Amino acid sequence: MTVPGPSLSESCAVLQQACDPVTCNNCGIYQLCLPLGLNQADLSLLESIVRRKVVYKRGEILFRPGEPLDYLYAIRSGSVKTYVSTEDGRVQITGFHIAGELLGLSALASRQYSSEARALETISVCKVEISRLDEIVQQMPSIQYQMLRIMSVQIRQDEEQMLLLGKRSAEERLAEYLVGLSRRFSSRNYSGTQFRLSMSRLDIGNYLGIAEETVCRLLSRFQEEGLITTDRRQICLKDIERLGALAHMAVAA
Amino acid sequence: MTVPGPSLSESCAVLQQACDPVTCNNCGIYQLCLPLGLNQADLSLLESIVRRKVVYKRGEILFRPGEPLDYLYAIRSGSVKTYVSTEDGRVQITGFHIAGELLGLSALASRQYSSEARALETISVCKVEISRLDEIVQQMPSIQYQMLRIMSVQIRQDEEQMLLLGKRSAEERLAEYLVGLSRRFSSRNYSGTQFRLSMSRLDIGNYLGIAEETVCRLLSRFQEEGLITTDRRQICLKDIERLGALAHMAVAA
DNA sequence: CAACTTGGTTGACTCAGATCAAAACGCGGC
DNA sequence: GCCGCGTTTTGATCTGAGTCAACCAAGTTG
Repeated sequence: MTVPGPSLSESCAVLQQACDPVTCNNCGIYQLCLPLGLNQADLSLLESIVRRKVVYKRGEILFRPGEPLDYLYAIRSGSVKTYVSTEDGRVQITGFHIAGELLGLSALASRQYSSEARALETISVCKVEISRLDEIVQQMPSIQYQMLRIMSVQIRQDEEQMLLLGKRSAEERLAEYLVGLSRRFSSRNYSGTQFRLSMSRLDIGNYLGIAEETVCRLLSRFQEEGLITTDRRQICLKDIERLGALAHMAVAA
Repeated sequence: MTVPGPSLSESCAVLQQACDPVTCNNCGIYQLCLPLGLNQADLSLLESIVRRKVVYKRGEILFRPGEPLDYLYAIRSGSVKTYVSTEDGRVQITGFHIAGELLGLSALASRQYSSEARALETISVCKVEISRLDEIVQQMPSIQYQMLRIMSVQIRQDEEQMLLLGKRSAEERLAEYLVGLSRRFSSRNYSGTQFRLSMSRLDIGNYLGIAEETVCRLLSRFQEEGLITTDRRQICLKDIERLGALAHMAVAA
């Protein structure tokens, strides 16, 4: 369980450029490398094994619960939502995933998804056959450790999301959501203060456990208070400091 | 990523007896084996490496966020709650864990806990040093796969909990909670219809994202309607069928 | 056994946010 | 340009569950 191979930060330095979904027009395999913490040698090996790009149109479904798990998805461009649903049709969005992020690991071991994933806009992904991943793991055992790491991060995020859904006011939820988005964008070399939401108010509300209308009202109020400016889905954060304070950021440590 | 070693069900058959926290008075190492899917050969190997039993009294803390991760915890008897908290002191319980369950995997890869764990009553656990786990993994690579599997289950549970916290009424939450508990108990050979809650109304409310008083009111109502009977923490489910219907059980698949 | 403590129960009141309703906006298609 | 449709915004009203407060039951302690 000691970290094998190159550290994540080392790999990041090497791959940052290649992984940027804007500059990287090659195969989405690079998208897979950053989260998996691979170096360039591993990269070319990986590349020789898998190479499969797919495009989904807005609204199309990548996978659904009950289906056998055949692929891992690395998002090259666009964004995706994942959600679980009750029998009687209510839906809870469990996450939004943007370019450069990895989808499907959560259900890797059980060979079945518990959630459904749907494209929010036209997206491009790299599908990696799980069966081929066997080969990869055999040649690069360190990958398995990295997958543990990713899943552990996922669990941490889910727990924070539980805290949010169980204990926070609507205002705190939305503030936290915006600041969180900002962080994710800036960690991927996009602007952290100005970005376009790929999800509707309805989706945001669903994700945060509040009503569509409440999202609108709060966005309007944030704008009145000079915290943000909005134009439909274009968002500009004017005072991240104060927004973070509103959100009572976050779990200790 | 193919399942190595014995299947989980095979291991279960072998270990079921040994893992029962009532009949098993030996080392809690058995507790570790069931979830990890080990056979008896692995078991004795494991046993030769780790052997560390610890007792915590009610209210004592097993680990807290920010602390370096040194141990994995297999619960031998009693029960434990884990929770995350905001800076300003609000708390969200993320899970209750009963005898036979495993604690600490979620933060394995990042070497740090995000949550805090506290004993609900006097408990007995088997602490496994992570550093020793290295040895184990080297000799039993299949363990790493099993850990993936466990974490994947954890993620699935967390997602269902998110659905519960985001989209369900207080009534549904409590009904689902009771039915879920019933399942867990009966899967460990306890009575699924009659059991003792180790957690207070306050904890239950916190876990479900509702107030203590609401838990009381609902339990009273369930009793009036003949769904359950309660005497303080002793619970008896009279009509699991109808209770399940109330909960709108559960995620498809 | 009287004084405390802790956990559980019940009632009355309040409010954040859901729901209902309707208007305004933006955008692709023709 | 104009139409139709999905999304966003705003307003008015309603309600589930939170909050506050009082009380009870069962241990515990001195």
